[in-house]
Order: sequence, then C-alpha cells, then structure tokens
Amino acid sequence: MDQLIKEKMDQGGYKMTRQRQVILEVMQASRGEHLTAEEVLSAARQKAPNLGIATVYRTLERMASLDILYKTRFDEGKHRYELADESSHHHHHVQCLSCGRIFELEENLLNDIERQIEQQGFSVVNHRLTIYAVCPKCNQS
Amino acid sequence: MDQLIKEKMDQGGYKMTRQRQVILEVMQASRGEHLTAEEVLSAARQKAPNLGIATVYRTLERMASLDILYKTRFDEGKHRYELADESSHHHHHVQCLSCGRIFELEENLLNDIERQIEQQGFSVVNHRLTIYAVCPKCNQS
DNA sequence: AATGTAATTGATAATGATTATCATTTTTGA
DNA sequence: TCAAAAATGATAATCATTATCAATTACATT
Repeated sequence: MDQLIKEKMDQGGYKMTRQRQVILEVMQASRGEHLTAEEVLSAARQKAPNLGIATVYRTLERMASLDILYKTRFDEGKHRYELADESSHHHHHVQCLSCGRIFELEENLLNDIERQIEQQGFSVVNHRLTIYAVCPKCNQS
Repeated sequence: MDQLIKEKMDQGGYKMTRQRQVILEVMQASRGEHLTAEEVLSAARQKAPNLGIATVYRTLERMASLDILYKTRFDEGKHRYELADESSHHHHHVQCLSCGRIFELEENLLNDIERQIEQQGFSVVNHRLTIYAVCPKCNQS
C-alpha cells in the first residue's frame, strides 16, 4: 500500500522527499483521525525538527489532490486531513459536540436521497454529511 | 412576521436601530439566498452608505444567535447567512458546482440515518448535509 | 428640554488559517 | 561534475473574522 502511494506521487510528478515521507508517516500513524496542518506539523517535527509549516500545507494539498488524503472542513475555520483508506469511502461524519471527536459513517446511506435529486435534473458529483451529536462515552458523564 | 423578529431582538436585549433594520431588510429581500457578510454589506450600503463591515458581522452574528438567521459554512473559507423561515427548517443543501447556487432540500430525509446512530448510543443534536451537483440549468450548457 | 448612562457604531488594529514569494538547498539527469 | 529543475523554510501577504476604542446615538429620569 505504501507502494501505491509512491506511484501516485510519481504520477503527479512529485518526488518522495524526506519531509513528504515524514508527513505521510504521520498520516498513516493516525489512520481514522482528522488532523489540521498544525497538528501534522507538531507530530512530524519529532522526526524532522526543521520542517516548516509551508511544506506541510503544500504536501497535504498535493496529497489531497492525488486522493492520497481526504480534505474536509467542519464548521471550524480550518481544514482537516485524513488518510484516504481505499476500503472506506466516506465523507460521512458524526462529530461529538462534547469531546469534538469525529466518527465515520458507512457509505451508501445517502443513495435514496441522491436518487431523488437526480430525478429533478441534477447531476450529483459528491456530498458531505456531518451529524452533530454527543457520543456514547460523553453521554455517560 | 416583522413583529416576531422585533420581539426576538427585544428579548435578546438588542434595539432595532437603523442599521440593523437595513440589514434585516436585505436578508428579507433575498429570502432563500445564502449571503456572505460582504454581500450583505454591499447591498445594505444602498440604503445606509456609511454602514461599516463590523456592524454587519455583529448584526448577522446576533440575529443568528436569536434564530432570526441561519449561519452556515460551505466548503469555502467564509460563512453564509440566510433568513430563517419558520416554515422551512432545512440545513440540507445542494450546491451547483458550475454556477455555485445553493438549493434547499426538504427536511426528514435523514431520519433513518439518525435513528441508526441513536441506536449506537449517540444523541443526535443537529446535522448538515451538502450535496455537490450540477444543477439542471447548468447541465444544459 | 437637559443630562447622565448605557448601547451602538465605524474605523481600524489584531488574529488565525492559508497562500505567495523568494533566496537557498537538494535532487536529478546529461 | 555541473546545470537545470524541484523542493524547502522563512517570512510576507491575504482573507475572513474578531477585538478595541473613541465618537455617536438612544433612553430613562429629572
């Protein structure tokens, strides 16, 4: 799977430099989490202390354009990135209003809705569903 | 209905000043549209040429907190505001990727999904669904 | 009507996330 | 080895939004 990513970078015309490798490792180590650029930076600096924030932004942006990462914006003022796991297409999230954690939802839940919209003459390209809730753990306390 | 809004402002401890009146009129004149603060400013300046952007932000923010307006953030870097029409609760949108216009969806489309999540121990508070599509008009050209 | 207090306003500085710029460094291929 | 291209890090610029603050306006009371 690492090989697949390198191929994608190659096809995009991007080299696998040390800093890009480190950033990728951070994303892989936090599979299922949604990280901001700042969060990626501080994690990556443990392995590459001189890494600059500009490189983080550039790298995340490029990897998102190659579908190596997903780029999402919740109702905050900043973007979050997450490893694009081939097995779990999503864009569906539940965000806990208490602890802020973000959970994934299964795909295919929106098929009916999209079918209705297509009948009205739209061509659906993508969608984003975010549900705001209190998660089970926070519900207990 | 204007009366209801004035009562809400009153209860929130806000006076109906000239500038707030003008901003409200802009929002009412564009029922069903989703405006940014800048867009509200430029429309409102036709009636109140000295209006400042800070007042626009403050007013929109307050009206949103009183549920006079809805505040939403699409995948852009800025917020959009829209008149909260009692009859059409929503938070469901279709945004045309070609012309950028935003269309409303009917409520209740998500009930099944939310029910499933509740069964897992979450307490659903709110949700946001945005579908990205090409609208019928743009599809023709 | 005059006055004092609180609310509001507009200009502008400050902030936070992101993007652009640019000189320096690194990589790569002839 | 060397020149050209790509990448990096520091930092300036940008854009939306929020904070600050002095000046204005509105309100309640005399």
